[in-house]
Amino acid sequence: MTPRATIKDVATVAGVSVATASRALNDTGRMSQATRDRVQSVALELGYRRNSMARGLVQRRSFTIGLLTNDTYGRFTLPVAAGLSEAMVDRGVSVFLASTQDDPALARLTFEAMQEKCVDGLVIANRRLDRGIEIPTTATNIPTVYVMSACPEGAIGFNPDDVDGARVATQHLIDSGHRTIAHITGPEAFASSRYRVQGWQSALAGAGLTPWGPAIYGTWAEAHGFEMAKRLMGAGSATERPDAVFCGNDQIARGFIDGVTQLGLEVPGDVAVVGFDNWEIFAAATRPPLTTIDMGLIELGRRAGVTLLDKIDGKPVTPGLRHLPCDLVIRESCGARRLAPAS
Amino acid sequence: MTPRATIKDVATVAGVSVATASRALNDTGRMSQATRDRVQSVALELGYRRNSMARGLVQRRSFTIGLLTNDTYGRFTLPVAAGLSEAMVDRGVSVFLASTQDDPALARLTFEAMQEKCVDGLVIANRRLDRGIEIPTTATNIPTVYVMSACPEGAIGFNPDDVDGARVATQHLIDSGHRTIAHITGPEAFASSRYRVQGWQSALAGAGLTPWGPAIYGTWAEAHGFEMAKRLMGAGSATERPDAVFCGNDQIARGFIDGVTQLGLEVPGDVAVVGFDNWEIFAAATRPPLTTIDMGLIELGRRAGVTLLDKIDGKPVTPGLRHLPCDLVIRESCGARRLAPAS
DNA sequence: CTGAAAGCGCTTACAG
DNA sequence: CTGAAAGCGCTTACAG
Repeated sequence: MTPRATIKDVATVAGVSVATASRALNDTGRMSQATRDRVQSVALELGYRRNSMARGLVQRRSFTIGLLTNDTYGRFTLPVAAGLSEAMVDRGVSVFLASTQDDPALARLTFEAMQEKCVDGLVIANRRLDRGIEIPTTATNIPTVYVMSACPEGAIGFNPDDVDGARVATQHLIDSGHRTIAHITGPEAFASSRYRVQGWQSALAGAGLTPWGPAIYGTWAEAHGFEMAKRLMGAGSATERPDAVFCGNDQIARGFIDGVTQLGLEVPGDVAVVGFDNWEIFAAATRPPLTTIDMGLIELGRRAGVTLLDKIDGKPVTPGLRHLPCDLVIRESCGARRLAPAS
Repeated sequence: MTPRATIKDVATVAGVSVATASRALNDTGRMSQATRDRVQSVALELGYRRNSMARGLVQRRSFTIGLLTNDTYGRFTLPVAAGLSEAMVDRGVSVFLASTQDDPALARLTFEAMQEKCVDGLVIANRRLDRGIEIPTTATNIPTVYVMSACPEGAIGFNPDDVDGARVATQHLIDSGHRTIAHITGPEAFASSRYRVQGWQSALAGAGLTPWGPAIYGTWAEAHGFEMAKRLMGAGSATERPDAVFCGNDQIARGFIDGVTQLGLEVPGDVAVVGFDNWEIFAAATRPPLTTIDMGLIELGRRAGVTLLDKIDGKPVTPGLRHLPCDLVIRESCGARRLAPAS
């Protein structure tokens, strides 16, 4: 229960002033290497750990940032948080996790807490590109970046490039030889639904193909995909059915594949499927495993963090929304095989 | 870009000393209500926000805690973090999210960062009851509680009561009229697998029933359940097959149900299924929706937080591991219907 | 190359 | 009821 060593203790034991101890510990100032080494070894010996509250007070920097989010499931926030933390940890910056749970009152409370904690910056992570988090961020000038969120005028934001991701997904189906490609997705009210529809349409247009009917909006749930499998694949002759489906997320794709299987048809033989999200737990478990689009959320978090730090350090950062590229992850649901069978 | 107001600004404007301002703002000390009101309204007007670094420095309390975790998927940590945050936010305590990613070097780095930040306490959340996080927590005396983790001698821990949860699950199957109940679960190396096997056995023993074969260990994945469906249900006559299966997690249950469906059999008609985890995204999406066990992770997080705060405040806390009860969540996979059909 | 001193923004005995 | 002063543990001009 001995109180932890302070810089004063280190200075005393090392036989130097606190000023010198501070400089030795921070590798600043000029002094004999011998002195520096002595101070550092004393610090180690004493188990000295700098008090970042004291340091922060004088440097006007807390070396903390806040991650404000209202993503309850964590499907999106978790990878973002992982990338963010990773980018922060070796820069000595710690991350406050602040969940706002879609509750404006809680958001305000949380935001005030972040102000008291003197966070150097804020990452606002959402799960909808067309929604923000209700905080009175205006009243202050805490550097802020937005991730997977609506991005106010003049602010800095990082979103996945949904349009391009959808285009890549659809192009992959086209390249695999499919020609009648349907699209089943989430609610039309979601910006990401609409962006993905755009990408689907543009890939088809680029290949001179006609969409297989209009985009089929619904919910983001398995049940939607399952029902649509019955509707699209359960009636009509093979030529009337789509030969491929691009699904707006992996859950819909999962439901669709299950529905198709239940009809006695095969994926990708009778219909190819590409999903969106690369939610491993779904994508790897479908039968067959799902080819899908990865939004690069970890990278999104990392980039957001690095950019926030730049902004905090006063480096010039161009405002605006960045769209980071999505990646195609090929598994087995659209007929692409990594190994050609021996002939 | 005006710097934020300090307590000195508030004091000056209100025409009092900083000491009085501090007392007015903290609702401590004795003073005329008029003075207190005046100070507080000035603070509001100036948008004053207390600097918790300065406060922490003198009070030797940072009003922060650290959540150390190595649960990458976040399946377990997220609800725990949600419960924890919720319990902390209105006590003015903020939570650092610190992911250690199963990397001892990173864990050490993170732990040191938490020390520099002067966290008042630590929650160590894991995803295996039989594993800890490698940190040299010994060297310090930061109050610590463990969640879903191995709990060192003399420490405080909160785990779900796996044995009882499994017993409740099995008992529910028994109560629903099933007699030959198999158990498919994860790797034997996991403590939670073994606990759940215990619960399954004890419920059966209590009802004078014999287990349908030994527990079937495997992986925590859908594929394991899927394969076992083929093996258990795909051969033999109806009387040789189990009439119910308790699965060690929802993914296994999902795979099992899909396998059963694919055999042309029905759940719960031909075989009833109960899962474990209540991972909504799986449990609600199985066909039929899955009856399962909820580990009460949110409550686990809340309890851990409250207890940690007690410990930080110096209140007496009995060391040891607490097992919090699990809840049965009834859906449709074991034949229990909420409404009796009209006769 | 090194140290004495001021100061970051608070809280809290201590005095009156 | 209120204030002057010390001090929390650091960093950083300023001087030497």
